[in-house]
Amino acid sequence: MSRSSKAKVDDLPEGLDESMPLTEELEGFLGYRLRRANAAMHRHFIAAVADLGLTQKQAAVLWLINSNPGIAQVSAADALGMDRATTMAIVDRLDERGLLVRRQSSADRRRQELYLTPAGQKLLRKAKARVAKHEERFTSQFTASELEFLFEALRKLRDVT
Amino acid sequence: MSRSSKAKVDDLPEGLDESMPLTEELEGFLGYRLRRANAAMHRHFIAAVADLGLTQKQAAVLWLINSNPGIAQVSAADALGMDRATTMAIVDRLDERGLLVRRQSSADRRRQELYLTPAGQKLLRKAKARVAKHEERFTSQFTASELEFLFEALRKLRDVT
DNA sequence: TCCAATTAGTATGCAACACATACTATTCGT
DNA sequence: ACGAATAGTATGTGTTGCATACTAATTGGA
Repeated sequence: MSRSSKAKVDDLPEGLDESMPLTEELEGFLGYRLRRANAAMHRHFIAAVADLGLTQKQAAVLWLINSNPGIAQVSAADALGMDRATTMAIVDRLDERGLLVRRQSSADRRRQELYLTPAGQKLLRKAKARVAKHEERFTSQFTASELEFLFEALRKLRDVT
Repeated sequence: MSRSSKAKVDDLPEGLDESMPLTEELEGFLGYRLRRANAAMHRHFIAAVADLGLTQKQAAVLWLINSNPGIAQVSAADALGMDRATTMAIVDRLDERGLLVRRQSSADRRRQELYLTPAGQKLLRKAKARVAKHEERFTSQFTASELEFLFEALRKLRDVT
């Protein structure tokens, strides 16, 4: 017996059922579950691309520019659901690292067209391999039809007004 | 006609199908959809409790302490999937606002037992009403069985190793 | 055609989190 | 009894989100 004099096992002072999870109430909330699931996947993502030094957002921006070369910052912001200021910060960082370039649009001189540099394309190619494995790890928890429902459910949640 | 000389409608320089969403590739990723859904629900949560000045995490900590009076910081951190340093910052903030108190545990003097103050209990009571409406807005998108599957799916994602 | 409203980018500042590291006090395990 | 582990704390860095404000450019309507 290692405990000195008390039989208490944890830090619940009085008569609480310690077999009951501490978060029992919170588990009943969709928002809580969504946050925990997202946090887990986010952590795993960061770990998966740790050697590339990319965050989810940064990777998403590279991905978006690669699919839409010349996209303007504001279009990227809208597409990814971010505001202009946040997008600026992310694009600045990627710009400093030489992963993309800004080029003033000739059609609308307010706009900066975004393009990946060769370095950016190379990094993205590496990221794609890591992300594929990362995704597989999570999507493999489900059948194809379950996944289809899950995707649609998440889209619905995003679009709630 | 307001456009000067070009027929271009957006910022896609050459022959891209503009009916195709810019994020088409990204939409194929579970992590991306999860992040967007979580961001939407997070924003809605913040708006729902804006007058109470609470974040999701802060509300979760209050909730957890209310359900488990005397819980130690480290237990709260574990339960909510946060590290000690982050938990410290959150508890500090709630402490400064007079919503909770720390009390040194007599059983283990390393531990600080956390308790809600009357002010904390009152605030939490208000928050509960707001959160109930907030949750309803999102859960009402689904049937009971769909919701059951969704909850379980999110739990699976959280527990992926 | 001219002017007000809007838009894109930028700059600055603040708050919240996550995480790393390091240190002290305390308790645990052998 | 003593080394290992634990809880709390302090400090610092990086990322993100958002508000505000400003400039330059474009648009739309009178």
